[in-house]
Amino acid sequence: MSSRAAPSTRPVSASAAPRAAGGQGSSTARIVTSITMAIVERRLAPGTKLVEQQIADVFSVSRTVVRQALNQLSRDRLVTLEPARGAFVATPSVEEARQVFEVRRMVEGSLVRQLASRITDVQLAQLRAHLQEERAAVARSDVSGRTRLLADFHVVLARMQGNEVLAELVADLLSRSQLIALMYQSSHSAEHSQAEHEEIVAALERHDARAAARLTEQHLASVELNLRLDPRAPDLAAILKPQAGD
Amino acid sequence: MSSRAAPSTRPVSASAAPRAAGGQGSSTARIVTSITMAIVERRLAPGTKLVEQQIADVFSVSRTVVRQALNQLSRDRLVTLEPARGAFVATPSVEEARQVFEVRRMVEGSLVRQLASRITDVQLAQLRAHLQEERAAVARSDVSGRTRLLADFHVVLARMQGNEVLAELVADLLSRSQLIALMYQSSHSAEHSQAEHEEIVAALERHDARAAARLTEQHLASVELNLRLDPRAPDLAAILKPQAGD
DNA sequence: CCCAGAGATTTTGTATACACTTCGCGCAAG
DNA sequence: CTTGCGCGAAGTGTATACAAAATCTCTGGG
Repeated sequence: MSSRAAPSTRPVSASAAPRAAGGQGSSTARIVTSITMAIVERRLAPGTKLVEQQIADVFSVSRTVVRQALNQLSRDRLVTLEPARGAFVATPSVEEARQVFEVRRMVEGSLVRQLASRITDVQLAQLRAHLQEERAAVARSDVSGRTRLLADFHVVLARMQGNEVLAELVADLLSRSQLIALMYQSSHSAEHSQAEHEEIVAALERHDARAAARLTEQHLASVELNLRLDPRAPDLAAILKPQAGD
Repeated sequence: MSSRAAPSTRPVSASAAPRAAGGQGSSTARIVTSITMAIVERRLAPGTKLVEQQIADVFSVSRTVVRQALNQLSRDRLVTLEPARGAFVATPSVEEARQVFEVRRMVEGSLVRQLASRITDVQLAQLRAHLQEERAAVARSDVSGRTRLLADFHVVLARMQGNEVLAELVADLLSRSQLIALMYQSSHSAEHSQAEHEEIVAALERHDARAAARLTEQHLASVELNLRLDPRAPDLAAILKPQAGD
C-alpha cells in the first residue's frame, strides 16, 4: 500500500473530499475548511481582518488552534499574515492574478496534452458525467453548485493523470483562482465556461492532444481576460468597496 | 510598488535569499531555515523523528514556536506530521518521486519554452555567470556548493520568466527534489548535470524554444532515471537505517 | 524463551497567562 | 480648526501549564 504522502487538508473541491464542509477531522482542519468555504463562497470579503479570538470563540477553541489554521491558510495564499498586525483575507494583486493564470495555462496545458493520449473510456465516461452535472447546475441557476462544479472540472482532469502531486498543485492554483475570480468580478458567463469544458472533453475523446491543449489554454485565457483586471485599479480599489458584488 | 504576495519564508535556494542560513527573521522562520538546511545538507536523515522539546531547547524557544515551524515544513513536504505521534523528516515514496519529476518536466519544460523567445541579453549574461560558478564548484569538488548551484539553476530560470508564483512553485518542487535525490542516492554525476545545463543555456542563446524545452525535459528525465528508484525497495528501507548518511 | 499486559514515562495537543506592539481616541498646543 | 502627542484598549507573539495519547518497560504467565 504505497502510503500517500500526507493528508494536508485540502478542503476546496468537493469531489475529492468524501466528507464535506462540516468536517470532523482535527479541530484545526475543521477551521481551515470553514474559513476556506467562507472565502470561496464569498461570505468573507477579501481584505477582511480575521481576529484570532473571535474565530476562537466561534469554534469554541483556544487561539492556539486558530493560529495554526491561519498559518495553513496563509500557505494556501487565501490569507495573508502581517506580523504583529494580524490575519486578513488575501487580496491578490492584479499581477498575482496574471501569474496564477499563466501558471495554470502552463500546467493544465501540459496536463491535458498528456492526458489526451492515455485517457481511458472509463475516464471519459466520468468526464461526461461531470459535464452533465455542470449542465444541470447551469440550467437550474444553482450558482454555488455550478461554481464548484466548474472549478472541480479542472481538478478532476488533474486527478486522471494519476499524479497526486500534480492534482494537489492544480487544486492549489484553483483555490487561488477562485479568490481572484470573486475579487475581480468575472464577466465570464458560466454558460461560456461550461461550453468550453465540453469542447475540451470532445478533443480528449478524439485523443487529439494538440487541440485539447490549445482549447484548455484558450479556456484559461478566456477566463482571465474576462476578469476586471483593470491595471489602473490596484488591489486597494477592491478592498475599499468589498460589498460591491453579491 | 506592486506589493509582493507574501513573504512565505522559502529558505532553500540561496540566490533568492540575500541573507543566508543564520537568518535573522522571525524566530519561527529561523527554525524553518535551519531544519531545511539540515535536511537538504543531509545532516538529518529521512525518517528521523523530530521531537518538539529537543528542537525547542536547541533554539531556546518554546514548543509553540517549534510547532509552527514544523507545520510550515510539513506544508513544504520536507516533514510529515503524524497525528499524536510527532514530526518526521519526510520519506518520499518512489511513486511521489516520480510524480514530482513528472510535474517538474511539465512546468520547467513550458517555462523554458516560453523563456527562449523572450530572454534578454542581460539574463543570458546572468545565466552564463551562473554556469561559470557551477563549473568552478564542480572543478574544486565543492560538494555542498555545487549541489546548491545545480539546484539554483532551475530557480534562476524560473525567476527570469518574471512570474513569482511560478518561481515559488519551482522552488517548492526543487526542495522536494533535493530530499528525493538524497534519499534515492543519485548516480547522476554533477559533471553530467552541469553539462546539460550548458546545453540548455546554449539553446536559450539561440532562442530555440523547441530545443530548450526538449533539453530541459531530457535533463530532468536523466536526473530521475539516475535515481535508485528500485520499485522493490519501498521507503521503509530508508527508514530502517536512518544513520547511514552522516 | 517468547509473548501479553499494566503501569510509568515520554511526547503531543490544547488552553491559559503574560509581555509587547499596534491602533484609536482624546487632549492640548499652535 | 487643524495637528501632534500620549495614554488606554485591543490584539498578536511567546511561554508555560495541564490533559490526553502513545511509547516504553518491566513483570508475570504460557
